[in-house]
Amino acid sequence: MGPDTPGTGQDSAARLREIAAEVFGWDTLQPAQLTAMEWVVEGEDTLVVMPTGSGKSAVYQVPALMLSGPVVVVSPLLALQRDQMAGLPDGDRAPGAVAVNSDLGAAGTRAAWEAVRRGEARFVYLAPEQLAKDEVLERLAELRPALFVVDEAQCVSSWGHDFRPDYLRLEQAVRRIGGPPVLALTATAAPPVRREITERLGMRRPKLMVTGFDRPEIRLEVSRFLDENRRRRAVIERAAAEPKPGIVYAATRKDTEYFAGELAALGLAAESYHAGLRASERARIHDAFLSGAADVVVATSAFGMGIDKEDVRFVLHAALPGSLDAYYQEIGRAGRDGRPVLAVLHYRPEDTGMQTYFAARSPGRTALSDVAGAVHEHRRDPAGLEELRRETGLSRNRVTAAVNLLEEADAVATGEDGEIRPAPGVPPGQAAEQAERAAQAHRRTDRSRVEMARAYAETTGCRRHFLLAYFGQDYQAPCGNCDTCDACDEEGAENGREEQPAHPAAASYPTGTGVRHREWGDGTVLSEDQDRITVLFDQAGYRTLSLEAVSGQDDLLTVVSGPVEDPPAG
DNA sequence: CGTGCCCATTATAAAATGGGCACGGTGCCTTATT
Repeated sequence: MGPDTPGTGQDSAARLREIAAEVFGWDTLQPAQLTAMEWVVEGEDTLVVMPTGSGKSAVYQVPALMLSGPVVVVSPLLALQRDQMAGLPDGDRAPGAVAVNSDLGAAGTRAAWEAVRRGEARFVYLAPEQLAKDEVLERLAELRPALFVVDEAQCVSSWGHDFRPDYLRLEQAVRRIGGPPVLALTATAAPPVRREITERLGMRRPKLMVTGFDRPEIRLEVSRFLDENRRRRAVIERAAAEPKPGIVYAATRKDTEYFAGELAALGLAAESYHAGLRASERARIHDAFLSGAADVVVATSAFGMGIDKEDVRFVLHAALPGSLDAYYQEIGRAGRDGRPVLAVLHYRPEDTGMQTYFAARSPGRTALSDVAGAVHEHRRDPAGLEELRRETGLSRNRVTAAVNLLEEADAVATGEDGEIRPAPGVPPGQAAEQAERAAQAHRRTDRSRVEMARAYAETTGCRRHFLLAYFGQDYQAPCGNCDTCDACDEEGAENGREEQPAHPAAASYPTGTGVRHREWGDGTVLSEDQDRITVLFDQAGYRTLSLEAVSGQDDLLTVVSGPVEDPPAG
């Protein structure tokens, strides 16, 4: 063992504590943090799922000082990269950092890489799009990074399939820069999302650190409406009545302006926030919210990442979100100070329409055929993404998304230099067809996520139980802090408490069981309720099945494997 | 998938119905024009 080799567990824990205290000024490390840090120091691929504010960034920052070589940090937003850099400590031993992105001119980019080369900058913050560029990968390969960090790793799953397809190409990037250990960080990820993150990033025998999801201080409510105007009035009244500050999430930009206008008319300091605003305006509203100058920000999903504010008192939704993953992330921005806060979902059954529309945007058959055709044309002289873009006339994102689907369908593969080769023996027509099937499976999964959000809105059981089950956590209902538990209490007082017994078939399908459905194929049991189970099917997405129906027919749902660790244990 | 807006139709005049159609969210980066 050389002097740089990490020693035994004891030694590295002590060393991590010392660095945390002396360089960063953190006198205590949580056991979960410390364990994850030790895995990182030992070179293990690691997925950390920990709430915001619990010191996720420390998990790479502290070990970085025990590693030899720069640390690549993939971060989705330039604003987030700036915040991260600003949050690093000063001082002699403090690690430097650069963010390489389109803000930097040619000279700035040169200077940044030079700082990394000289070891002055230990952290290199990059958006995934940067890692799609050959020159960036070549530079990094020369610098021999010691660690590859993916911050906000849920983006791999939520944005990778269409909006920012370069998220699905990070595995290639890791390979091309020499295959450093991978550390993925996220605050919110249900078990299927965790699996997708570790698989898509090509993580090898990943270690998993998940701390509890429950946020008992958040009161959960759902109000169901048939009439749009009544819903609007209810949202406005609630936002006006509750203690400030708060966030209202709306489905469209126009709605954010409508609600902000109505609240302003009531005398509140209300702002509307969405991606259509100029950058300076977005920054102004962001700052106004953090400083307390704004009572309420009415926003689309654009508002959220990077908002670190302790005293948010409520998060209202003026419409159904696209998934419970998004919902939990959004309501999780309330009550970081641990004091009681409120999350109300104002729901109309029609809301699923727009979310379903949003869910259906992957490349179509024509684009897949064009790209598969172009790849095939180049079979003797394989092309990169840029060349395929020029030849097909499709946008960069479209081409990348199409290649991702073709790759997922095993119809093409990416080589060491980023060149894209057709799989032997797969003609372009068949390649496009296979890719299209993969796209349809994603669409079905996305739509079934909307259905899960709807199921949350419609459930008559404890809402916290429902949410935590979705995130793979057992929770004993009632929670006593949601609207359905209140209703239950009132009934209980009248009728005398009666716990409904679980259906006898429930014991056959514990969480994590691998199952096969006659119609929907293979899937995994995600959660059980009294009389039904929720299954995520590989092809058909989320489905809720009645245990009564399942136990009535022998071959409807068969168990194919016992409960599995998730992600597959290494 | 649902909503909202425009415009034509209806039928003996103003207002109401309905068909057609566009629109709806998240962010990098690049490169040509003011």
